[in-house]
Amino acid sequence: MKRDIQKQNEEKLCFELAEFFKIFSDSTRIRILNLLKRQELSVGDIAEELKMHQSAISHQLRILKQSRLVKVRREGKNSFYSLDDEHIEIILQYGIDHINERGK
Amino acid sequence: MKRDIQKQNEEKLCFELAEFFKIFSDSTRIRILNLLKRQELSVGDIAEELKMHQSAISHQLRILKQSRLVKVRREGKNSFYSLDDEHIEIILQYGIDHINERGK
DNA sequence: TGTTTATATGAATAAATGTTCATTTGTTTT
DNA sequence: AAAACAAATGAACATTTATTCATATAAACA
Repeated sequence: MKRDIQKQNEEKLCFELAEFFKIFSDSTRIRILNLLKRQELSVGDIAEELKMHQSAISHQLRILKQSRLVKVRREGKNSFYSLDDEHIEIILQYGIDHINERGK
Repeated sequence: MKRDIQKQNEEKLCFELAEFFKIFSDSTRIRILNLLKRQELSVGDIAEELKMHQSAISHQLRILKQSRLVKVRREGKNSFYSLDDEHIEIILQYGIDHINERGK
């Protein structure tokens, strides 16, 4: 029965892993994270930069916030978003390395 | 104009990154990779282990194969799949570490 | 207070993705 | 050659996810 519990935990971890990588599986979210690597930005800034509707950006920022990858700071009418996880850049860099190496 | 090219490349990379992480964003694929970490397995073995239809497994294996994460070896009527990318375990481990650390 | 501006949110819609079903292909066995 | 088995595949279907649209909330300012 110990084996079953072990197996269950492993299964659970697989689902969590998929959930985790899902966050990075959308190009809009990656592009947002990429912008925030450089500097804190407002929703409007991001929307303009990515040439997308404010609403679409807001929705994606919500997902990133819930995943604790970004944090918000309200200043007057603006919401300024910035990265909130020092691992993000490492993870993205890992992906970049893999893509580059694969290209060879 | 140099800046524009730079920006274009960056955009392209963001799409490629999303594509890359998308492979790991499905729990069936993660569970398959997790099984293959231990040993080479046939399609039927995997289907039985995951209690899923052979067809569903085949479809997912095709995606993993196209992404060069697994390789196939045909032996008689069976197709044996195994990992084909030494980075997979590292990437998955990175995700696991992140999940564990987040839990604190 | 009423108006404007920035952001957030719910619901509708659109698009992408995964699974199932039916069938085909490739291989072994009789 | 026919039957049996394993895997692959295309199409239909189901589910999930992202975007848009309409509207609400919240803050600033006239």
